[in-house]
Amino acid sequence: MKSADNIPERDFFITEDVVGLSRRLLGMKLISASEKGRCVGIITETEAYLGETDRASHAYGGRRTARTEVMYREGGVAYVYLCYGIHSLLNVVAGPGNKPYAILIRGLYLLQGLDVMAEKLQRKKEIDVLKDGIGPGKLTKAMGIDLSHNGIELFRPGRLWLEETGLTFNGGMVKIGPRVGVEYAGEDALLPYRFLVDNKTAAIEIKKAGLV
DNA sequence: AACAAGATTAACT
DNA sequence: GTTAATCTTGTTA
Repeated sequence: MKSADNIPERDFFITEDVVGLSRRLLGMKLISASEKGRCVGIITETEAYLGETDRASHAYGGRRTARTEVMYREGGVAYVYLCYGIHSLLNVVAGPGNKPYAILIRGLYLLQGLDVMAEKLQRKKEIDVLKDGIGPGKLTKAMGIDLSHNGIELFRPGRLWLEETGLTFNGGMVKIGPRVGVEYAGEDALLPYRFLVDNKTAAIEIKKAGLV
């Protein structure tokens, strides 16, 4: 169908409203392209990380190292890092630059490239679109995203990018709560920066929107 | 130079 | 419910 028309402007990511942007990422397409083929997922779970003032952020207190450097760029690039030595976690960098805002992608509804994903996940049978896109480490594996994707610009086609779908989840479908796995962050661990749409609900809406 | 911890997951008991 | 897998990073426990 369309090509560049559906890709958000860079301005979309250059905002101070990281929490709002996290909410708006729900329903957008995440697309990865490789020699194996193209993989597409609809974003169904995100978490906002508010940079220097957020105890849960890697850039808390203004920490600026080789790893966190990409977070200080203008919004719209990918921040991928290795967690527990095993999992590559994908974030969308946000903000006007010099502010290390990031949004962790925690869940997708897997839409296209299921055969490629099955291979990446080392499964013998078909993958489960309702489950295999859930979890920040699992979805990157399915989509073939690793540390080499760090810094990629997500507002134009390449190896990894985002596209608008026109799909929006209404308020009742989006669960909001505290972030996962950040108990060490004290009071910041309680902040309602996590946005989640149940994949079963997402599947219904995605069909309604004619994206299947 | 060495080490403890981590925005996790799958496979156990 | 518990634990192993696995390795980069930031700190020096």
